[in-house]
Amino acid sequence: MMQPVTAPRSLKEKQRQEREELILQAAEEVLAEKGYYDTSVDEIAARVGIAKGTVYLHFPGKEDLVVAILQRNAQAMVELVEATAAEAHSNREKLEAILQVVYGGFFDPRKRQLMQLPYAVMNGSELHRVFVEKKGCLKKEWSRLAALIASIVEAGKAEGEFDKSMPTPVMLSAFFSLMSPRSLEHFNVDTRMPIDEFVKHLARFYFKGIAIVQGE
Amino acid sequence: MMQPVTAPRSLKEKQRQEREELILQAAEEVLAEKGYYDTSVDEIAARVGIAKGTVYLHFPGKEDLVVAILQRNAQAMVELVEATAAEAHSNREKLEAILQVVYGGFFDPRKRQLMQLPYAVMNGSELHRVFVEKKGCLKKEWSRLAALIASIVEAGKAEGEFDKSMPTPVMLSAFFSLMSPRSLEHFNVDTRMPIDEFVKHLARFYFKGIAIVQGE
Amino acid sequence: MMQPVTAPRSLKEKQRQEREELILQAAEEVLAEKGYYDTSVDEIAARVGIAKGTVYLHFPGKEDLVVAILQRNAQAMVELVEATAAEAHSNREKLEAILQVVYGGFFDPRKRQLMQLPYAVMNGSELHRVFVEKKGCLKKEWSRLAALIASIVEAGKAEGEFDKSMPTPVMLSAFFSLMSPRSLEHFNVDTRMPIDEFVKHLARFYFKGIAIVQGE
Amino acid sequence: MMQPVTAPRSLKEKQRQEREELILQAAEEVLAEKGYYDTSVDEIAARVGIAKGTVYLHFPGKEDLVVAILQRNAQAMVELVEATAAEAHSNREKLEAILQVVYGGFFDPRKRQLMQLPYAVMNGSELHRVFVEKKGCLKKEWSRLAALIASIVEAGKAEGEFDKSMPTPVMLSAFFSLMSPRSLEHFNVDTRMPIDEFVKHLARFYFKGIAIVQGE
DNA sequence: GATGAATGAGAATTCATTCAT
DNA sequence: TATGAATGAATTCTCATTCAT
Repeated sequence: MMQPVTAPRSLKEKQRQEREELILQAAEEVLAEKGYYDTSVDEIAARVGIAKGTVYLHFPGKEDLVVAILQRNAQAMVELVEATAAEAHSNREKLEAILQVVYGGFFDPRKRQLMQLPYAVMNGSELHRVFVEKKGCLKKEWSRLAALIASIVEAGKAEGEFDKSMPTPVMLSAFFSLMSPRSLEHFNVDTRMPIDEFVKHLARFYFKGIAIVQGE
Repeated sequence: MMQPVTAPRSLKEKQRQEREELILQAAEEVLAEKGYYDTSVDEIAARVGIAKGTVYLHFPGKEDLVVAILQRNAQAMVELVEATAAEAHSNREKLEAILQVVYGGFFDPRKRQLMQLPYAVMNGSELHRVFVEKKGCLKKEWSRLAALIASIVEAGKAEGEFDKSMPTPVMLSAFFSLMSPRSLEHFNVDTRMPIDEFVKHLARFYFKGIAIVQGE
Repeated sequence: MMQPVTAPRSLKEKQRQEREELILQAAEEVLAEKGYYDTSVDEIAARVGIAKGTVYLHFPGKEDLVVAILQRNAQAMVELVEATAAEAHSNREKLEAILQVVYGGFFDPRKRQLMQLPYAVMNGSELHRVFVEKKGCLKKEWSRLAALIASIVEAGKAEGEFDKSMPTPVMLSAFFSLMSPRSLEHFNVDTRMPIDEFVKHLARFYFKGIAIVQGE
Repeated sequence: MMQPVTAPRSLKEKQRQEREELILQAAEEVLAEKGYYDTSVDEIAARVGIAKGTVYLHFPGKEDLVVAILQRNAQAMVELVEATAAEAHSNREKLEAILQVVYGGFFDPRKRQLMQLPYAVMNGSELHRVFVEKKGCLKKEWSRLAALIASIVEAGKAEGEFDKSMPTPVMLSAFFSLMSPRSLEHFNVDTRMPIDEFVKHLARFYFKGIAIVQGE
């Protein structure tokens, strides 16, 4: 008796979510290609093959649509990082694995948006203003990420692996800085070093940097 | 005898440059407050107290005006960094001084735009697209900066100060990453560690990272 | 069965075309009153009673809107002339009928724009520059018109009706010159001769001019 | 006593007129190249090598500057036509000579503007509106021209040379129509008949057209 | 007088959002 | 529910004209 009522509902609901998914994907695509300010709601709708108005049935506005993408991607990224950390054993291995997964994501076309977009928004100024400052976007995800890194770092310190004299925020900040591969784009042009190798070096650099120094 | 001829000219020219300076400053201000896409030529003019059309007497368009600001700031930043490096003695001191001046600039209201804008454009995606990719902006300045850092790093390697087994691009990339203090904004909120101290830690971290390891 | 699918479509399409027609008419009206350069898209929209943006849903820009009017009018004019020629019997009658229909059109308020605009664009210098030279407008229509007149003239020559010693381009050029009644506006002011009568005279003049002269 | 006062004055006045002449020439040049609406006061001044403001010391506005050119050219054209007519003997010769001088002027680079501009303004719609309708420009000159032609035509009639049964306004209108060589531009492209020859044909055509017909 | 910097009204065009169908 | 035509505020840029120097 209830099923004939709920079934169509959940069918509709399912279709609705599929549609929403398509919109999110198309929006992500255009966003990646043209950037936020050159992305028009018109084009997103056209790519999905629906009418512009339909987009507004799913999202109150252009900003909210992007917020949804942002949040989704950021969440997925954080979860990926958390899972990565969970699989590794030592604290050092955790951090190195995180670096690997983050850098790998940047250069894997299928994950590019997933990893790139949250960083672009957090580090750029145009989008930061609109989405982080104005709408408080990504705050939660970024905190979660920071908490994860912090916990690893502190565990490393507690276990005598990392340098206790270096404040955790510094280690955190350094790690976050290294996690964003914009600079790599500039400098790796000529070397063409494989990402893996680059990250190996970076990890070694980082751990030497935070390692305990004998006699200090 | 010549002065009556040159004087009026240089007077006009001086006034022209003063006006241009005012426009640049106002534009920089609005830019900092609202971002590129929410900055209108109208508002810039209003802030200087001149008519819209006057802005176009100095710059062919909105983009060009921003390019001018960008180039000026980037150049000033690079020169500041170069001067800073020139004053320091050892390679390590050079790099540490650079970090200090860059971070200092970020949190000194008078220098904020000077240091922040070039980074925002280089690291953000929205402005990068328009100004770096489309207009080739900042390429020269960024190369100069990279060349400076690279030369210091390589000198350090040659002098047996830095780890030869770590590729220069990696050191470079790491240094550039650390130079951009976006992440600090996120993590230093609670600690409120003085910038100086933070940079000290960061520098120590960096040098430990790139230092030669006994027996390696 | 198909109608529920096609009907809404053709309904929308019909409304769309009606709207477009209204825009074209309003634009034609303003154009006639104020000329191209004093016609603003704003005013066209206001006259139709729609928003400015709506005009751009139908035409990519002001120029294109005018091109559409131009082409439509020119085409209609050429077709009217062709139909007129087709109905007449002798070559002389064809040409006289053309003169009649063209002059008649100029002074019939309902056809005024239809006939006047193409001439204004072809003969004036300001619009010629923009629409004929730059956009290649009206070329086709004008050629068709010229071809028609040329064929009549040559038929007349072949049938021993018109003077073979007078080059067709001269006859053509003379006919086109006479077809444009700008000059009539200046000289008929005082006489107030009826158009019909005027054209009768003009036709007689033209045919005497191109007639075969005995003994020549 | 008066001369020291008047001499400098007339010197100044002379310089002033020379300058004005330069402005008029430059304006004419730009006008011919770009058309009225694409001609800016800026460019005229630049071509003369003076400041924009100086143009306004000579002419109250852009329109008035063009009016001056128009009037000057029209006057010169009418005078040229009058002189041409005065030199010829028969009425027929007068009219043929006029056609020759007008067509010749159109294709003589040095006289092109002189002859072309007044026609462009009288026959085009954009400039007609502004200069003839709004400012009453060229009315006097055009009347003078019409009067001249009319007097020749009527003399021809009186002398039994031209067809009395054809109203003078018709002959006038036909003559004016033939005087404007726009159409020639379209149709003489392929033939490349020399202007002289073309005009010969045209004149023959015209005179046959207005000639007295035996028995009529 | 001559200058040319400054003005500001005005034009074309875009696009997020709404809403009648 | 989906549509997409309509909206209109906002933006960039132009240029004839003015006026302080």
